[in-house]
Amino acid sequence: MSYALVDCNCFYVSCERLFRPDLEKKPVVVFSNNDGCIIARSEEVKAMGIGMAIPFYQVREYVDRRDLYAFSSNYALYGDISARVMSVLEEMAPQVEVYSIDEAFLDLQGMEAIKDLTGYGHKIRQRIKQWVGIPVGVGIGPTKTLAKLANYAAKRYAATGGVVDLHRPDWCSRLLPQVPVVEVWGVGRRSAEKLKAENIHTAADLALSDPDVMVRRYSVVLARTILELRGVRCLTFDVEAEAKQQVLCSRTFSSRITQLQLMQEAIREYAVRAAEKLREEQRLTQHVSVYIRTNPNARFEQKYRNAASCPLPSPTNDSRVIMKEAIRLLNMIYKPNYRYMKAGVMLNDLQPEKSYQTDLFTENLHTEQSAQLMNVLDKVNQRYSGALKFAGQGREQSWAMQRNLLSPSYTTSWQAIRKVMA
DNA sequence: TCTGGGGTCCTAGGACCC
DNA sequence: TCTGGGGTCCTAGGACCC
Repeated sequence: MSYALVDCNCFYVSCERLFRPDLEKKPVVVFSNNDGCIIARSEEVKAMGIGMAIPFYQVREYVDRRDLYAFSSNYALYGDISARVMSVLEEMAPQVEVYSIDEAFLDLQGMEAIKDLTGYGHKIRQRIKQWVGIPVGVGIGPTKTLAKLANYAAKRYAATGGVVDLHRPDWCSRLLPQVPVVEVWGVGRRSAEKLKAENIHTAADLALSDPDVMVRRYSVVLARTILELRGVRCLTFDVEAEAKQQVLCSRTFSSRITQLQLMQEAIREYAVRAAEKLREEQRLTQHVSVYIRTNPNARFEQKYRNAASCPLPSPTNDSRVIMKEAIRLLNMIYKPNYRYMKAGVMLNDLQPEKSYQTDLFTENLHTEQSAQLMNVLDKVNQRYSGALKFAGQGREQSWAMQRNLLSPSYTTSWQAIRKVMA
């Protein structure tokens, strides 16, 4: 049995380059919302020694001098390109698990006829490059964790040509001692530091450690990782996306908020957006949380963070109910005289819209009338991109995020498509 | 001056039940 | 002097992922 992990190389950068071929081989970065910090770097940028999550102001000079080409993140574009990559994969493998916007696991069961899995990997790379234009790396192994590790090697070592199959025993025994333990999937910075103190430095060291001991000292997650590194499958393969258990909408403001009224606007906006996502998922929530915070990094400012949450009497996905509850929660935790940086609305205790339990003794919030109204609202907003708003979401939205370096919506906006074709 | 957003899983501890 | 045992559910927080 085999898994392959296909991962797009610096995906957001590759998407921007699709429409700017002049930026091939040039240093390119993509920034987070509000152009806050770097979330994707081209190889050239990595070579310049510019790290991940570096804030914009630290590299502004480079951008101004044109030593660095910068873009705001354009999720509409990346989502569209991602779907194209995934559909190519679905034609090439029996089972595909879309793991994130830029990577997918393939279950190669039933493909035993293919003797040369490395060759198959190269075919995948070639086809995605040719049909979509995105470079990818392919890692193959008997477990997901090993496929991930193979993918790491495929990207790191140019001689592999972007494909590594860890079924070959010589590869496995050569690679694992060379991989720092923090690069293993499931081992984060915290655990890596702790492991180092125990003299576990590489993937090979970790694979040799005793899972029964480590489960007590760390967690079952780490114990599973150890077994996976040894070729024992512990993680499942899920073709169907699991239903979400939580929906969250949170944003950093473009400028600090110091007035309750503006904070209420923002919370209403996030509550409405969260409710929209909930309806896209065809689910209801029965638990609303709100959190607000100042800048935790500011050295000379008063810091404050707080959250409040409350169950709803019955499940709903009505924007009005969720918005009202969110504002009530906000008013409980808001304190004046702070410079707020970020806020969020979280919906928990989700259940399917189709088959939820009604309670005879409480008011039913998910009524036919509510469902119809929300349906109309969503249809209009899809057709006329957010034309309908609730009073109180704010018209100006001075706090709304900025994306000053945004590329045109090449694949979704007709004006941009015409420009490219001209 | 200045640092994203959206998730998952696991664990520990408290409340509560019989 | 002395106060059970076993269980579930909920929540907050940590760690990790992309």
